[in-house]
Amino acid sequence: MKAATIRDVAAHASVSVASVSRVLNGAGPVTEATRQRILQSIATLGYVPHSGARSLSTSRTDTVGVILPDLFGEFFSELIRGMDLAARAHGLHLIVSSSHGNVDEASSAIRSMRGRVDGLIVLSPYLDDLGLSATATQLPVILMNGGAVGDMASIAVDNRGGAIAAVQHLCEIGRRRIAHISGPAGNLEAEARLAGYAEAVVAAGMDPLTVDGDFTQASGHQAMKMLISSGSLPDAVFVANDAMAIGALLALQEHGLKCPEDVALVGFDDVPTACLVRPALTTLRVDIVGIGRRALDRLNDMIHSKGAGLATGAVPGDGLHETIRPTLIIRGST
Amino acid sequence: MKAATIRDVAAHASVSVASVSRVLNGAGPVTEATRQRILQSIATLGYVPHSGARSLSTSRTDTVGVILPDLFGEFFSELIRGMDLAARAHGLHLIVSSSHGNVDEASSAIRSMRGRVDGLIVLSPYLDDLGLSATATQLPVILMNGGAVGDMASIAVDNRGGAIAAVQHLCEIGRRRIAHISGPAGNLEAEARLAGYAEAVVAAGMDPLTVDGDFTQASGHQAMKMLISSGSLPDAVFVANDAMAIGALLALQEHGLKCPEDVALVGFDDVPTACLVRPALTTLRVDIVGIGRRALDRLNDMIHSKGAGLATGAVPGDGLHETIRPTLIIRGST
DNA sequence: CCGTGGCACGTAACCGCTTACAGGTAACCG
DNA sequence: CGGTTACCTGTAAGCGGTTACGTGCCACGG
Repeated sequence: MKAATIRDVAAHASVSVASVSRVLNGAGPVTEATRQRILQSIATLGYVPHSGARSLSTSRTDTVGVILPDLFGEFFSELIRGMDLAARAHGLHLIVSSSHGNVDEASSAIRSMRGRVDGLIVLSPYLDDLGLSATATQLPVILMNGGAVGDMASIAVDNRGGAIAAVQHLCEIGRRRIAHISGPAGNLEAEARLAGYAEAVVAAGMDPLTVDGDFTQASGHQAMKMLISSGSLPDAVFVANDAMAIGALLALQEHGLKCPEDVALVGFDDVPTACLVRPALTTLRVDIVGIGRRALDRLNDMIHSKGAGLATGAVPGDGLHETIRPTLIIRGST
Repeated sequence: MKAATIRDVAAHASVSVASVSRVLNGAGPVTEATRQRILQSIATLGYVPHSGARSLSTSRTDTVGVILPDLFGEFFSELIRGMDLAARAHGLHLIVSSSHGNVDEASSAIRSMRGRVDGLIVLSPYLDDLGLSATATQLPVILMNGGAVGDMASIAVDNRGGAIAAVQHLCEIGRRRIAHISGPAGNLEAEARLAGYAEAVVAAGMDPLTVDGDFTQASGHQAMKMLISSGSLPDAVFVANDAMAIGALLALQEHGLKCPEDVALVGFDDVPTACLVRPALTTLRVDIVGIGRRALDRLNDMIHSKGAGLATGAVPGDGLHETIRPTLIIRGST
């Protein structure tokens, strides 16, 4: 038995589809009597409106898409949680699309969103080309890849500032050889953190020392092992995110080294587990859930303001690019 | 400028919409020449097919919905990651809907999926009524709420068996007063774990002692504090999930108690952080990502087998209800 | 030379819903 | 009592695709 359509309901209640639609949407005048009759028919037929069809005629989907590179780690899951919270509050659905290894994949993912969503939040580290194909879909977009391209709305963390704060903190507690475990090359956030680190270290009259990582816990573990076996162990490491910092911490412990006595550690993000490891991780807190929520709130505004804030017409500088300032949380690891 | 439609493309290439559709879907005969001309027009117009409209006529959305009670904690995020992986492999999109506090909310969430998705994965702890409204949408559904209702496909963890294994392990290491911190009442998984605990404890000739929790870390923390201040501290606690176990562990440490010396702890799920806390958490591993992936794979099968495996027609017992057996991972906390 | 078949392509009818507009009825006013 | 006026309700044209079916053209065989 196929699902009932609005026509079935109309026939069953001996009215026109228009009337059914009217009671469904609470718009337009309907006699209480026919209204009841229609509701009755809806109930007995178990009718549920077909949102796809509705979207087609109203050209609203009440859905927003989130394009992210990966779903791995607490950062993204917290972010999505924030978005979900806000989405629910706005009566929006959330469709997530992740694991895009390259520009083409991400770009095609964005294209496949056409007609499926009313707006997009893009966290892919591949920006310019991506931004292009994003605007090509004529949709409101919020960029969250750490960059702030021209006239496209964005939300980013002050990565450079955070990194500087981290290094300064390590200086203040007397560390003199501060290394860095970086995020993946090409990732704007990672690069900004690296730049901030280098800047601050040089400003403090020290030499930078960087080991590459890729934001995963395993890579942090690996990187720290390299630092240990390199012979010249630093007395502090600023790690580009918490996941890697935790990996690094475990590596230290496996080698019988004490944190913070032998090596102090600072992470970035303040994911939930950061305060669960021992020693608890000093880190730069960014309100991940809050950012996710904020992104969705802004996107919602853009959607309902009929294109204002959209790539095509917005006034640049007018709060288009939003920057979140992380705060240093000092815990046991320093 | 509104986005181009298939008709715009057809006009631009001086062909009919049918031909455009044909090259778009690679189906039907088209001369290489016109084919090229159409592709050309598509490119210059920047045309992107409108998936919503396509869905309406093909009645396939290539999207599956996931209904979950909440997005909180690592369990759900890992689960979603697994689903996302599988979805990507099948060329499906994922739409997540969470935070349903009660039957009505969840039920309306399910209804609003009509015409938006090809199938549903439901993790809501409210089952029967929900199952009902789920089938009312005529969609393939996989239930993952710990129960196995009649003729509806489901995937569940062997919670009872896991709990028994946990208690037996604690007995084997010589613990004689084993308490339990339980999950929320009404949650089938929580109840099964509680039942298994009670059964095993009684079988071992001990008295059950249960403190209520709600699966959040905070509630585990709270519950352990209650146990500590109750005066009669147990020498082991089986905690209904890892999040609460971690909370309990922190509570112990705050009170200067040693784990496992004073109190041994066993969790459930083996979330990623379980092996990051110190002492690392003994727990029952369930392959969360794997389960998510499996659920999506099965749903995909149901979708493409044109209704077989669907609530209406499937042969019960025929692998409809799948049970995942957790394995005990022994770590530092016991 | 005409009938036939195959092939490329166009026409138009859907898919399920919204909504502008028209139509019909009853109440109301002069 | 005819003519507004007002209010319900129905009709039908979309929304942007897909696709069954029909048409025109050409090569081929009898």
